[in-house]
Amino acid sequence: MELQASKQKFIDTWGALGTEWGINKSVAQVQALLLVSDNPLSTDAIMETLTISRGNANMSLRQLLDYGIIYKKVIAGDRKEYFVAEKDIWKWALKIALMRKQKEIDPVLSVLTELEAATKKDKSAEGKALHQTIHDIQTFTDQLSTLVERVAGSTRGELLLKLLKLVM
Amino acid sequence: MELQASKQKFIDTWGALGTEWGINKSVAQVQALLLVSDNPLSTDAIMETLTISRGNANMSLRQLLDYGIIYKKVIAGDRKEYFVAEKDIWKWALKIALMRKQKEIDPVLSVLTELEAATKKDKSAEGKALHQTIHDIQTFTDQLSTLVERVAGSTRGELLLKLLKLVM
DNA sequence: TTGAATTTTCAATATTTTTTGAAAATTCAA
DNA sequence: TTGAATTTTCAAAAAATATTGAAAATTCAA
Repeated sequence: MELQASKQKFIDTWGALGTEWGINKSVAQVQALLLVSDNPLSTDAIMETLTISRGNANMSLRQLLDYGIIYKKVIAGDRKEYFVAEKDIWKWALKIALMRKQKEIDPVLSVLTELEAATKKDKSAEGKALHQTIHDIQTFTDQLSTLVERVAGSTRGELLLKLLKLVM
Repeated sequence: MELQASKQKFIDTWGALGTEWGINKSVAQVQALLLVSDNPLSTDAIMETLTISRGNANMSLRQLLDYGIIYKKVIAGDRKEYFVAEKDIWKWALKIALMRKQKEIDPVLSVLTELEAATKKDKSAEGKALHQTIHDIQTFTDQLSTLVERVAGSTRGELLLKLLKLVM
């Protein structure tokens, strides 16, 4: 396979995966493109390669910058902004995990904790059963949240790797 | 808070979380409703409580049955089908993880493995860099896939719990 | 400063996904 | 068998999400 064809296939695959996990296709594709580019790319280059609009390219880049998984790169004597991807997969995967935990899991955890408390007092059979169910889900979610936090906080991914080996 | 209000809040929260992670809102809400119900529910009861159509209720229930996280329950002398949720969160969370791994991660892994091989031969600097990037992502994804497989395969969730304690 | 280059915003449009609901298929008690 | 009850299917409609592109805002070299 041609080098460019491999890159394209990677970009497409990555975009499709992102879509299935609630990540915008363009965002995933822009990250993929930067991952397989050895030099920094301008917004125009990204627009052209992925055939997406300026607005889309701009918003996707901002989001990836917010996630902290791509960086701006200044090129001397050029006014344009250039972008490079964080290539260390441990770094960026953990950043995404941490970000999604904070934005999506933690608010749910807060509701679960509230419901856990609110259902504690009801002594009817129905109330007890509901409390048990919510308690279990709250506990599980809390453990998952803690796991992500601790792993993401550790330098590099050695910890999870260690865990992986433990399971294997 | 009223018991019914707590249930409703749980259902809504669960539906919103599902949406963010690529799980259909109705599917997530049907699971949530069954989780907080102490008795089996018929399709009609689900339609009425969630105010969704018969088609939607039916398709959501089929999907949850496919996932193996809800069960059919026969009630003597009643022709209707009734449904109950698997309440053990470890059981159903691991089933979902395993199912999504198989449906979404494994196909990507197969493409990554193919690209890893296809980029091996190119000895240009660009080719080497691309191969390294794809190799890293392939390895990472493979490890993640293996982790899910092993944890899901273990009886209950003691393993991950053990891992969690290791990190804490 | 000025104004050309560049980036950002966001209303309008397009696309994708979800949901509906009624018809068709299936099931099963009588 | 029969036919009423129940489930399934799926084309059409609605809703949600993503994308465009041009105008507005910003930046910065001269």
